[in-house]
Amino acid sequence: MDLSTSMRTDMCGQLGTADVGRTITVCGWVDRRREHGEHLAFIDLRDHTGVLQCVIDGSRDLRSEYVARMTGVVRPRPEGTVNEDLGTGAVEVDVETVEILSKSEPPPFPMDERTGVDEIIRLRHRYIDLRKSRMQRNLRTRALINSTIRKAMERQGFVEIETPMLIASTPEGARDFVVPSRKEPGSFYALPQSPQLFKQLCMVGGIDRYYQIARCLRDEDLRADRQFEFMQLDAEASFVSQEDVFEFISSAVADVAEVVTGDRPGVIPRITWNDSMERFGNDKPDMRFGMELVELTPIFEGTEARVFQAECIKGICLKGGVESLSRNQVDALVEDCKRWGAKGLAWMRVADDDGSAKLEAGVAKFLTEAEGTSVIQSLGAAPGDMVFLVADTRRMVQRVLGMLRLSLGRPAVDEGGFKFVWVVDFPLFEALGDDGNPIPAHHPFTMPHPDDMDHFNAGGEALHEVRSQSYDLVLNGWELGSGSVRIHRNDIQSRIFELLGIGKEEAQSKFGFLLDAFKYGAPPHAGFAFGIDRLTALLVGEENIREVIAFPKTQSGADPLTNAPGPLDATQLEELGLRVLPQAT
RNA sequence: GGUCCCGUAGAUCAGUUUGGAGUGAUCGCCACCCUGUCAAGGUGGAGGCCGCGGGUUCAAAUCCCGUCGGGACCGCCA
Repeated sequence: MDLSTSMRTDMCGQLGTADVGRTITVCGWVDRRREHGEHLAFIDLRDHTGVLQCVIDGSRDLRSEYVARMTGVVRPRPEGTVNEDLGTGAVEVDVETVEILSKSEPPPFPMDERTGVDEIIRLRHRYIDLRKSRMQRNLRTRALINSTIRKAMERQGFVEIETPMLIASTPEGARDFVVPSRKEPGSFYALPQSPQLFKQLCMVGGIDRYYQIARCLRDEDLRADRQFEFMQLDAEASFVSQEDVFEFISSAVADVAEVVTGDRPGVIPRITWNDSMERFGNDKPDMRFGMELVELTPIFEGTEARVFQAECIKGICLKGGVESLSRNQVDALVEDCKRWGAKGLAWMRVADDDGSAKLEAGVAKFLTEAEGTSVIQSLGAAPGDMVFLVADTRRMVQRVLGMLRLSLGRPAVDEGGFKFVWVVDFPLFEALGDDGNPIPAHHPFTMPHPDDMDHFNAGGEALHEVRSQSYDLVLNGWELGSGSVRIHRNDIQSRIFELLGIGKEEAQSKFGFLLDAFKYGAPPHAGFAFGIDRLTALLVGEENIREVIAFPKTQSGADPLTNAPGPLDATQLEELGLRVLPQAT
């Protein structure tokens, strides 16, 4: 692309032997200078395209990060001085004029890409950090992903609609960020956790296929994969089934993966929520590696061993674990499992017993020979392996072994390729809440599975059996996003509210505008949303979404660059009708 | 709300386990030298509230308590 301007003819990183003889002007930052006395200096000038060696005859006060404009003739480097490691390493510029556009203090951290720098220092001076190739690559890849998503959605007939940032607070879900109203003191707007309700209104409004690359805000604790504010591809379509949604989203995601990695993923496999819980111990399976949870409950039916008298027993096998795990590490794993809620972690080594595998150490002495043999066979264990068993409630076994599997086997973020998977058939209700009412696993507008309507109508215990038409997209163990077929029928919606213990009045006050809209001809509709920060981070091999966000916040929710959040002055508070309580000590 | 890890020069780290003389190294920075370097090289120099506060001790970067900041995770994130 031609990026020339009135100030420059070329970009530093784009010059090569084809340009030899041309008089060019480049602008950029001084990456490094190498001075050889009064009559020779090498200045590496950097812009976002790369670095160019500029040769100056005479001394100039050009220091690190000075902004300079240099004009000169491109020439081949003298024989034996070509730098193979540099894109522009075959040429250099014989500088005729140098203009210092801006001076710089020495940067607060090395611009050198080899040394890691404490993140708080990078964030405090993010404007400098952004000059480095890592952030340039990450942000430019992110931009490419956004534009690829837009093309994919528009190709499929989706219309970009912008929904408001200042909305009414809806009490469901995450904690809202709120904004005080000046014109109505004592009242507040909420910032959207997602455009969920608006996109459904768009369906009632005949938009047919809506999408938006939307900013969403949730006031919950931050993590490596969570910020207060994040971007989602948000989409919704009318007269569609779950299958149609899979088509739309898979197509967009495949385009993105292809444009970033060069490889187009095949058809994205599916796993039911139940299988995922049983085999991987969570609802966001990392499919890059095996070490699946193996059902061992039948082996221990009627066992004498007290530790294995439990509702559920599962195990995992760590290949070569005898070699790779020290006794201290094993003890630490046991402690981890207890912290995760298990009563304990049973482990055993698989030894070679005259050519056949045999369990020893750990809890092996509590097992009968038949039990031991069955465990080995079920887990496919071989001598040298380490096996881990957890006995507890089914839920706890899944949870603990699922986490143990990840801590033992999870590959680094940039290893193991990109394994997308659809998780389908989530339960409609997660569990019973403290008030005895079921808790929705998704949101209360999720359509029950058509095959489970009998259970749904029956109520009571049968409700646990009801699946929903909701689905998640998972990549390498990260939840990228989720979606569902929505309820568009008043009778089903009323029934849901009734089951959730939400009365007519409450429903009206919380979601009245949506329920009202549904009275006026709501098409069947379904949708999805996936997180762009997460997708980008994984595709560029970053284990932290802060690395793909220009100006992120720290884990405590602060911005070290602008010092947000900060107090308001008295006048502002007055105008908003707010008073701040003294901090409790 | 909880668990764990980290905090020493502008940067990256050692030193902390087992308290003991003056906290070192590398990079960067400043000055000078140097005409083919590219992580240039050479000589010299500056630069430290060992995060902060308290305690133990004859003596604390080191041990203890608290606190602040950063990170990973659990809870939370319909």
